[in-house]
Amino acid sequence: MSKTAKKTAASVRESASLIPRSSLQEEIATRLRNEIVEGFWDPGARLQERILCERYGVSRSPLRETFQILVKEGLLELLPGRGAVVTRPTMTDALENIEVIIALESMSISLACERADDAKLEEIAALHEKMRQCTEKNDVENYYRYNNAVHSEIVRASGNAAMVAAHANVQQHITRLQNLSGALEAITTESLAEHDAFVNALLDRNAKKAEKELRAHLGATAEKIRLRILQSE
Amino acid sequence: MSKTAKKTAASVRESASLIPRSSLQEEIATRLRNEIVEGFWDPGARLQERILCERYGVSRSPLRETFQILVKEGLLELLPGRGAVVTRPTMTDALENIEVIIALESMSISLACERADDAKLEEIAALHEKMRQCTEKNDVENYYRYNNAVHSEIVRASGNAAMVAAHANVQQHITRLQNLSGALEAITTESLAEHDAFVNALLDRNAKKAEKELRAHLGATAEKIRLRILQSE
DNA sequence: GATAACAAAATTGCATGCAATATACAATAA
DNA sequence: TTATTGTATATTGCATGCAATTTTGTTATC
Repeated sequence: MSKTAKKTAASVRESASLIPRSSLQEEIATRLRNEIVEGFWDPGARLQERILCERYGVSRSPLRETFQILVKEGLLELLPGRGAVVTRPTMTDALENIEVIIALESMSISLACERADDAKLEEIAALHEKMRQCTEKNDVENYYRYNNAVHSEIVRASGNAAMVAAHANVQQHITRLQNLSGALEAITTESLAEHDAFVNALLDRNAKKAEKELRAHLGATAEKIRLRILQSE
Repeated sequence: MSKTAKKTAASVRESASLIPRSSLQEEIATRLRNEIVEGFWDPGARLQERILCERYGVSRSPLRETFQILVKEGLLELLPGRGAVVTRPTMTDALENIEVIIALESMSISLACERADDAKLEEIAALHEKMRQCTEKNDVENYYRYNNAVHSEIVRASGNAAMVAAHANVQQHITRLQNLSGALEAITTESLAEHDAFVNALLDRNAKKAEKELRAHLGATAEKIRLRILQSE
């Protein structure tokens, strides 16, 4: 009876992958990823296995496996014989990432105008509204949280999972640089107006205009980064 | 003296990361990745650790670490308690991937028109010419090789490393589907003409036209995939 | 005092061990 | 025969072991 239950449980998991017991690697990856993106581990910091093993209460095997995940995400670098080192994101990286974001999001907002259902568009509008309220409350932390949410939900609204995956990885780097070097995009009346413009065009399902306005907004962000790069030289 | 030599070697590697002794994981990843993309391992196939360890002459630790890399690339899936399974790419995946490719390549060709040097553009033109010659020789295998090369070199010509990385991962899935299910894009006079159009616009550094023609070409490919999906239902 | 050479300790990279789980197989009952 | 239960085998997931390399600390030399 008990063995039967086991077999049944296995086949249930087979068909309905609804209750995926998340692996140890994923758990560690999530924690370590957040800590790097939040800036807990400095760029260039060496991550010694023993220290992280104690920190997360795991052994070296699953830890080393998660290293590979974060290397692939560009958060870690593995130096032969010297282990894992936290990557140093540069403003040039940020500029490259923004260009990729322009490519992905402009395509996404166009697809979203055609495909997303009304509920999804209203969800985005609601996030946008919450973002605006943060400016009034001067709540910078949440402003950027909602700002990112608006952008990633637009990509989600494209209905394209591959697009979402590609975007998430790039956006993570932008978020990280914001945490490390301060906001890339100042909270200005212009940037808010730009946001208004593409969100409204999206609600109108005006693909051409939405794409144009989103490109304008992201282009402005890119330009700010270019200025920073020039200043720092 | 000998110890001094060692230290020197280490510091040389530090500064000049030019001669990176590729790790065991990378080596295995390259082999296994190629085998999956080439179709040696069937979609859905279970990759047992013992078998792969013997095949590649390595132990389980580095093998399991490479599993994480290929999971991140979308070539493998790790089922808890059951190990690594080769993913099953679908035509819907292909369609999603093509949409991401449209986003990345149209941005890239536009940037390439502005930034790439003449040598780079001529290199692309040369690849395009080689591709055309393959049609005359009816060399399908190399046709697709050069076709892919043209597309990825256009992305390289954007001068954006983040773009190259994002594109490579997506293009790999397309290549895999071509190997598994036969060509996604027939070799027709139209598709050749489309290629001609965006390559020539690129050589003219006409960003607007190059982007438009490339979108048209990729859009046609996407349309063919949509037809296949409809047919298979 | 700064630099170089050496030795000791720590750390990494890969291999292997062990318990828990999953698979395969044989025996039994319907 | 087919389905089911129980058992043996194989496999996975994580922990640990070991040699090679790197890092650290000390002493000797200029």
